[in-house]
Amino acid sequence: MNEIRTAPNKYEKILENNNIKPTAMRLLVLQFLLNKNVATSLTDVENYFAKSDRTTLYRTLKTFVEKGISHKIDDGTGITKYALCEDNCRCEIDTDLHLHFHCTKCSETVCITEYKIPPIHLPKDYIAENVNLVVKGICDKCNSK
Amino acid sequence: MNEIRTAPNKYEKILENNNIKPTAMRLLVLQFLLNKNVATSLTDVENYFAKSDRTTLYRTLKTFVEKGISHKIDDGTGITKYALCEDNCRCEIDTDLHLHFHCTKCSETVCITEYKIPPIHLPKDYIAENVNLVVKGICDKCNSK
DNA sequence: TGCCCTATGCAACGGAAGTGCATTATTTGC
DNA sequence: GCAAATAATGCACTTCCGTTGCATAGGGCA
Repeated sequence: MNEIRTAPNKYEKILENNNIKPTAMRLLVLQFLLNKNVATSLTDVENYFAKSDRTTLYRTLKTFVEKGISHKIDDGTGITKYALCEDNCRCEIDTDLHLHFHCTKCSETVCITEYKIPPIHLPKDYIAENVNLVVKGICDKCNSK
Repeated sequence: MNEIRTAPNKYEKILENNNIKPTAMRLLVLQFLLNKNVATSLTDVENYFAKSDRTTLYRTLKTFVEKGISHKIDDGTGITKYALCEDNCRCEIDTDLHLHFHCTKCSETVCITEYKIPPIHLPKDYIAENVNLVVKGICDKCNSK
């Protein structure tokens, strides 16, 4: 497509593989999310990139979710968080959905990807399309302090 | 306490048993919640009691939660819902917490009290205090239409 | 009756998500 | 290389919901 350009770096590749045009802002946000290992709110991103506009960041995160490299997290705080998906995640029920842990002490939300959500039993005629499991409590870091 | 008064009806008893002064508004809201078998938002209550004030209803629901006859539900829609607890519910993890089902078709949220939340495995040093499990999909009513 | 405490009603605030639109940057076709 | 088209960005503004402050009304109790 653009052989003339410099070879895309790691971050550009991630975006391009998911049909996201790698603009400067998107690359920075992607990098920021990759470096953070906790779920990140729009406000978090906004504070980090003080110079940039909230709407742009909002739409950047939205694009990431729509294109499937990130997922939205509702951790019950009322503030939407975002976290990058694991490789090969298709955000599908029974295979990809993991639980989220919100620490009431440090207020951080993390993805617990090691443990998938156990199979949910539903009454007759109910069809599950999506599952959100949030555990609140004390995280390992705060617990060991 | 007040032998002179008319014997308290079913609704008054519920409130008095939980140290809630049975005012007219509270009795009406309680009755409304009892009749609805789906989780109810403040706006729902507000629309039903068109004459009453939003704040009063808000605080009524808040009181119900604080006194333990109702629980707050975060079903991921961003709108807080309320539902009356089952009898003897102490809202405790591993015994009382049930899952909530949000139907994407009729937009209603129901408590699935028949199925408790399965035991959650957490990595080392994590302490669970609260669990919120929301399943989204198609409910039985919408599915059979 | 008068006091006190609680419940209620009105108004306003605040945070966060989301939208409309003009501007700037980047492709694409010629 | 230039102009048109398309996409991304930035600013302003709106909306929605939860929440709080404060003044008023009501009900129990001395």
